[in-house]
Amino acid sequence: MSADSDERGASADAEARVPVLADVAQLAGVSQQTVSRVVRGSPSVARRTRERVEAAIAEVGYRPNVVARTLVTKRSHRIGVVAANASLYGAAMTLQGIQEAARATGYSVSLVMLPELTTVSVQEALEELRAQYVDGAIAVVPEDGAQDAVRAVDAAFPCVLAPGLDGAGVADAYWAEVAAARAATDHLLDLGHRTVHHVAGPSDWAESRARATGWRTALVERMRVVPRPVRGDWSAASGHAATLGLPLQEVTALFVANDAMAVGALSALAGKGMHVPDDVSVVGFDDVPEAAYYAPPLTTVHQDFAEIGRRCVRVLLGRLHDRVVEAGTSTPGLVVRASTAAPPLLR
Amino acid sequence: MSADSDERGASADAEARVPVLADVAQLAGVSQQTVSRVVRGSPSVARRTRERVEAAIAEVGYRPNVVARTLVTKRSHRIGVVAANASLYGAAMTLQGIQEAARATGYSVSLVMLPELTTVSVQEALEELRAQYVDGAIAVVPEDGAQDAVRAVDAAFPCVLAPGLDGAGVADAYWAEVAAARAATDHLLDLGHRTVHHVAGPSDWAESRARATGWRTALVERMRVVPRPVRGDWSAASGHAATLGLPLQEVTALFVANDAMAVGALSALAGKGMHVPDDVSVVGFDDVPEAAYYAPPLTTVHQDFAEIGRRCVRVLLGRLHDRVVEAGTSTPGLVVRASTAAPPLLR
DNA sequence: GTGCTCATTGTTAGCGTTGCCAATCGGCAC
DNA sequence: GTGCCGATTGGCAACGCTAACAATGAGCAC
Repeated sequence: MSADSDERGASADAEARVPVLADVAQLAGVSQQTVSRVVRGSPSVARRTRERVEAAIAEVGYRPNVVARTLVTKRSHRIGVVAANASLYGAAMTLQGIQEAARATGYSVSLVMLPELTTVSVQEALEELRAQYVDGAIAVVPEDGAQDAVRAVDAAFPCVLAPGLDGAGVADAYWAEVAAARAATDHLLDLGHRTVHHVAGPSDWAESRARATGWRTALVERMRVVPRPVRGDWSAASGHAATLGLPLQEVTALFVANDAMAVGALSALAGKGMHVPDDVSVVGFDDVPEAAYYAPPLTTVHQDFAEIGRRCVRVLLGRLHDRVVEAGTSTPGLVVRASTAAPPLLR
Repeated sequence: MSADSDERGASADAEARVPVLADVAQLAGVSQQTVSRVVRGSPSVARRTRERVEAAIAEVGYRPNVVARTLVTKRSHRIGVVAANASLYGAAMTLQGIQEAARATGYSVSLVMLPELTTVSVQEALEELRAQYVDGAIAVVPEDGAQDAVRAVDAAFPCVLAPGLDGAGVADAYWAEVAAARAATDHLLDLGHRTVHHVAGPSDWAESRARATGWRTALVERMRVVPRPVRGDWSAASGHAATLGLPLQEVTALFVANDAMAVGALSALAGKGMHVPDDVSVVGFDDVPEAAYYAPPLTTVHQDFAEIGRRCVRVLLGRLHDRVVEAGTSTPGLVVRASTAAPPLLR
């Protein structure tokens, strides 16, 4: 029972060595191959033999050497993840979802976090992962150049892109986000705002574009003026700065592309003496856990990032095993809180 | 130059196979061993031979198989990381620091994220990592039971605990945090508050205890009343709830154990019609990037989590190579913003 | 009894690398 | 010429496992 007692066993030359297949085989009086079969759960082992082997395994405390196994089978049961900045709530949660799903399926995760996403850096990261003999990779790299890199490598080495949907699926996720942004904008319009201003994310992120597209579509559809959006880099600081670049005297509603920037926007507005939601309504995107506690509680679009991560894993493993996977889409939904209200004119 | 052109090379039986040492050796007309030496940068290879081999490597596009190498050398050049919830800003940034430092040193990172930290779950995670043949592990698990688990495994398998300091160093990090909490409390006291209330984190986190200890020490040292602290779980929601459990009519200063809970506290206070900092001063801990944009901008203690992560890597790699590493301590420092002011009585 | 099948088990070769030791060779002191 | 040295290079045997095939033996129809 206890750790490595090795008084028994035929040749007790043991020096607290890590037990290998051969040790178990010898103790159980069978061939290595039989032990290997037991370990892998092969059906063609007689029950009595299996039991004997299992006892021996337990006795010596044998654990298979995954490195040797990988060398032979060419399957590491590990997946790689390329991610950007973990300080982004979405990325961090997606990573968590990936982890969770991978672990649940018996896969482990190798991580490469990139300080900046460029075609080159992502490509390098993927090559690095590949050199690590991971079976496939997930790239949580919503930036355009990065996505090109992924697609370039994909042929030789299975990669799935972060929204987690193959082929047409990517589009689904994109459109789901567009729809959510549109719903957010519609919500503001429904409250009576004439139009809605927009603080967008970096222009080379698909998310930014989806959210901006949804916003624009909502406005156009109702034939409203489409103001020129300002742009941030997802950070609160950039949201603050971008908001100050808006013609604030005429802004009554603001759709911000993520919650962190929305915090910056709230702060900028407060700095200008404008009250939210009395003077200006603000809607964010992501629904970070703090969103309900901001001042005021932020109306925002909820996203299930962990589910996105899990979905990526399903798709990737499906690909690895030549299975077609029904990925399913998780639709982001608007959460209305206290940062939105009717415009001042209508009060 | 281009990818895998294989018209040349003696036996062109090539089927787009991944090139191995033997292929390079044959092409260069040397033994595998010599190629291996070149690959590993051994000095005992004649210059001309090395050049020939390097050319052959480039020609066939050879890349060493790390799995085979690991099998022989018993070194994977990979480290494991066990972390908790990535939605915690500190954990996410620490992870990023780890990643960065590891990658810079030629190590890759395997990640296990745990939904909950318990002695058992952490122990399992470490065993899992070990079974993956990582060379060592870093545990970003500030919870007590988890830390016991790490220490238990450590003897057999090098692990460093998240604050990233071996032995006495752990204490250093702890005391640095105590000192910072104390400085935060002193700051409030200096402003004229009679005493300071405290919203603490989970009781089994070392961080919680350090911050509470610093707070208590500051109060005791100046012979102030030490109010009963309330407790949250690091989340904004819990900070909100905990704050409401305080005798708010007598609170003028509040030290909250992290920024997320401070957001909750701010929200709770606002809900009670209390103004910050006019009626109550609030200090947080961590200095998340949004802290400067909260309403009001939050006075908090800045921590360099990425540096903590990097330090962990230095310590671990030092241990792996039997080097003693001067880890150095990064001292957290108070950042005064607009959430603190003199108490109302003194105005 | 013979020949067949099925279930189980064993044997033999690798997988792609590195560690260890031996071999080769030019140069140099004697 | 002989012997020895250091610098290079090569050969061979692992590392711990699995794939493929061979071997064994029991059970059964004839």
